[in-house]
Amino acid sequence: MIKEITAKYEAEQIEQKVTQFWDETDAYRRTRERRKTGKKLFFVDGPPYTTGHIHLGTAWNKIIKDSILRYYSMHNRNIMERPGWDMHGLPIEVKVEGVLGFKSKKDIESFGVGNFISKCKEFALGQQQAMTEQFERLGVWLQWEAPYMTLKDEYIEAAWWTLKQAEKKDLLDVGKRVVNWCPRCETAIADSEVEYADRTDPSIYVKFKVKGEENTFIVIWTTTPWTIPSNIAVAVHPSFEYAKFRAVRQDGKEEVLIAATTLIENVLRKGRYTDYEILETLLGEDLAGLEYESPLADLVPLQAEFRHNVYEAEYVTAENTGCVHIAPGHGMDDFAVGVKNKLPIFCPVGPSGAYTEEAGKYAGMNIREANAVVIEDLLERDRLLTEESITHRYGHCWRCKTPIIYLATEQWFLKITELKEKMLAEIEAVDWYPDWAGSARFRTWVEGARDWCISRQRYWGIPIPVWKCRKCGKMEVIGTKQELVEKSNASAEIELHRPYVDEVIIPCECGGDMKRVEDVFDVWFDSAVASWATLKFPQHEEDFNEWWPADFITEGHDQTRGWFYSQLGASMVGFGRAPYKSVLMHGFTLDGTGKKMSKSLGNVITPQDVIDKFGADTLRAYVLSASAPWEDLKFNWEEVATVHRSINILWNVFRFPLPYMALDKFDPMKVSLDSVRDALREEDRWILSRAQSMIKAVDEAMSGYLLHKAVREILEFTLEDLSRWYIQLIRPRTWTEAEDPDKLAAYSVLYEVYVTLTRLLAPFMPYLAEEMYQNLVRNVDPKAPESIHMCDWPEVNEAYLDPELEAAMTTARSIVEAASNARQKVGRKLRWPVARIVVSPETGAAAVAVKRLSSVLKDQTNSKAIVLTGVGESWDELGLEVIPDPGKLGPVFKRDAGKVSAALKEVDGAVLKKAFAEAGEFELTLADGSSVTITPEMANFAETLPEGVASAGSSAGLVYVDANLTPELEGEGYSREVIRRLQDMRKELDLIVDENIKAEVRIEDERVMGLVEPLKGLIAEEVRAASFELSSAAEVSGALVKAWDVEGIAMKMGISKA
RNA sequence: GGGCCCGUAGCUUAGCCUGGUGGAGCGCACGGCUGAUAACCGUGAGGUCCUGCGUUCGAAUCGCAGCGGGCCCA
Repeated sequence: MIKEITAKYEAEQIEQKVTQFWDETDAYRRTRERRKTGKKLFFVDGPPYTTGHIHLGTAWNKIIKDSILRYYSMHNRNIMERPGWDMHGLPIEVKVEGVLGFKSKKDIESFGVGNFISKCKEFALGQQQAMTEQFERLGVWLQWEAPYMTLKDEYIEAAWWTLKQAEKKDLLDVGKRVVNWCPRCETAIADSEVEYADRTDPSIYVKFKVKGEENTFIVIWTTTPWTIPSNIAVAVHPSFEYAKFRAVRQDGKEEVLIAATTLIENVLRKGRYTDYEILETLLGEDLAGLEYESPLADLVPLQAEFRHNVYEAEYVTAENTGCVHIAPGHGMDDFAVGVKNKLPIFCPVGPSGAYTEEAGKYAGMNIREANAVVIEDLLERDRLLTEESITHRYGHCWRCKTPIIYLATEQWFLKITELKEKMLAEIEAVDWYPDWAGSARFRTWVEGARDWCISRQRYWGIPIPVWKCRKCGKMEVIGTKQELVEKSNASAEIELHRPYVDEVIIPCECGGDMKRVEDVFDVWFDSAVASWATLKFPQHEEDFNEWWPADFITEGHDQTRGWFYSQLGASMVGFGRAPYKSVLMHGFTLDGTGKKMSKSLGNVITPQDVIDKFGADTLRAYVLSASAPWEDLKFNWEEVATVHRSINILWNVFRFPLPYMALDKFDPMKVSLDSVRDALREEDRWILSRAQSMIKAVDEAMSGYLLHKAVREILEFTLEDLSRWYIQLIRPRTWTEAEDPDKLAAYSVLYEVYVTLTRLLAPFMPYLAEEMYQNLVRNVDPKAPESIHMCDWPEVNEAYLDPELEAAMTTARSIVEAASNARQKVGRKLRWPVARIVVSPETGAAAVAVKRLSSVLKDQTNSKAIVLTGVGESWDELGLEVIPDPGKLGPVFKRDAGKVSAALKEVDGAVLKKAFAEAGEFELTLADGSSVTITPEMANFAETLPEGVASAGSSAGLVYVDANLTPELEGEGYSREVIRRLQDMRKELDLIVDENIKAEVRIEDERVMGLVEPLKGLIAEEVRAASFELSSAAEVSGALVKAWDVEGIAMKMGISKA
């Protein structure tokens, strides 16, 4: 049986109870099990990094995933999903280093790599546990007991296998390249790991002396003085115009400078030159080849040996001097120029950012400290044109925030540039939500992509499976653990992490020993292989063949350069196609002012904060409905509270009929919608139709992953259609006591609608939906699926759809609102009935709607009659007021105009209008008996309302409320006042709904007493008074006695239990 | 500096694709209801639709430029 619920909406309690229910019934696993024969759906969870706690953004991410998967599951999709954990890499190393108080790699080496690795592992596993609990609390159903974890052997093998494919397809490259380098972490980092932030650096202009020309200098600009000792060349744009000009210094000396013509002024200003004269202009391409001397040749011995020349480069921009300092060992573009022109890749800087022996004077010095020294040295040699500082965006290591440097080092690369065209074609084949996420944003990113540096000089990561012979240099890529064991001395139980794999020796054909190269993979490569690693490929090919590629993934827009990209890259290498078929890109959670949430700003709100206050369903409904998925979400507590209030109303809507249903032992298994068909009212058919329309709207929204529209639709239906309207309409029906078909029809309809609503709620507010379902369905039908999440999504029942009725009801609601508005104007409360409501319909449809729903209208407006005028006609009881136009009367009647105007006002508007229409004029008799002729332009008309009538506009047309009282109406009004107060007193005594009372009422006013007397029986019935005494004089007694002032009439009432 | 997205009432937003007098919720003020009741409902005030220019008979909507915010990149 359906149970009455007394509690108000207590999310905490409900969610706890439901969680326990899910646990006890193994609901998650059995729900998945139930769909095993359905159409397959492969979802890949973007693995959160196992550091710290989940934040609002991660919560939103998982909530989106969960809602969509629950929705699909209810559509009988057989879903493969494993949550993922990203557990390797620098972030964890940095955390662990912090815990252990380490400052550099040396500390790690002396602690022991094996010890360090186990600390990292321990840390990652601990975080995973904590985060899993937090995700589960959100109501997220994923395979928590069997997640994919990047630190597992099966996962590592997926990465190894992929690298082996790269080698086979000649997409793997090793060599010296300039990479982003973190001098603290002493490792290369990927482009995607570089974080840009403002930083102040020196900004210097340096003069390079032209060889063989006296007192002549090329002027270059740089923000990295420390790279001057590594300068090898100068680049100019081939088609820019450059000038040789004589410049006069402040000290009166002159020198000849070379810079882009358009930038001469800039150079002169920077160098505080007082005068200049252009000697010669020439194009960049003509400048190429010019030889110059290193300004620090005396300090860096190798610099004296290098030749320094000017080269052409298209990327040079017309800024600063137009001549660009080239250090091929310290810049991406510089490196390219170096390779193109076969220049030495001179890189006298070591991993920690200290100069090597090659740097001569600077050897051992840290490059940041060297800046000042270099500047000093340049100044001493008179090669410094100016020195300033500049604040610019500069790359930092994303984890330790150290400014990065560029170093030419030996690294491993995936040749993404060779795959680019195919990747762009694959992007087209993927469905992107929204469309521009793929067609614009991701496309742009891939178009600019460079080869992917996948090697890191670190410890905690997937070891790069390349073994290199120490004798002959031969290299071999290992694809699986088994292959490694077969080819080497390794035992079958070998741990695939460092330092253990480092000890494995593979005998080389040449007789030498092959040792592993020491690098580990970029962590982005870990998650890149997730779509097949999660299927345990390559160990198990079966699942892979059945499920891959992913049907759907969804992540935040920061993952454009991250996981969307890394997955695509790795999959192109492994399989030559995209690993996903559709992608939903979602936004970021920001604080209330639109700023990023960050610890340093102190504006972080955690999911737990929200859950503690309002529960998980509210959090879910809020993040899902607040904005479109792809838009950023400005977190706003007030809005969360508003959503919570909506859910509370939903709860009250759900709760409302339960006591009556329970009392009447209503059994939906016996009373079907079919069986009450004949008793259905228009409003019943209306809400059934609305429910179908809602299913349609939600389905349509979900087909484009417009989760916000779906949730808003459901909440709007609940608030507008159910709470504010249908429930109001059926309330009197639920109070009837007999086995009334009218009541049963209302129950049955409400039940049907609630069951539908519960299913629609399930994907989005899974706890609440479950709680409702257990009471509504499971309590009456033991054969029903055990959990709401095992149910099928409701199908639209076309037979219930009635768009005309829906439109008519909208019209009716508008009329009720207008009537309420008019009542307010005329000062008549709703409790007091009115004689009639007059509607002047603007359209035939409006008239039809009024007729069809007149009982609803009578009911809701508390009126005795609904009167319709003809379509487009005004109400014939309206008066017509004459408004004389003084501007027209004045010139004609001069000094009599005032009198004429006064007399005209008194004329019956209808008479005047008729005269104008028939005769074109009107003979007006003035007070003195004389008469004048009035023509139509002299008067305007205004409709006037009859006494006691007020009007208001509605979508149907004007609505008039005739609030004139008759004794019957007044009697009913007072009676209702009495009823309302007696009910209030019942409440105060805390009586049960169906408990009988004794009531006594004294109304001293004889007139009112006379009005109320005939309705004595009605009052007694309404308040369940077994005995009811109404008098004008008798003393009032009872358990509770109160004196009331009812509209100025004194009344005294007393009640007690019968 | 570049790409993409966003900018509508005090706050959160709908409308924008497909141009035709800008809708809602919260909050505020006033009122109603009182067998959902520490709940619910109505009415009202409140808008340079970020700014400017353009296209058009007509622009929140289309185009261009700028400003502000977000993400990403250089």
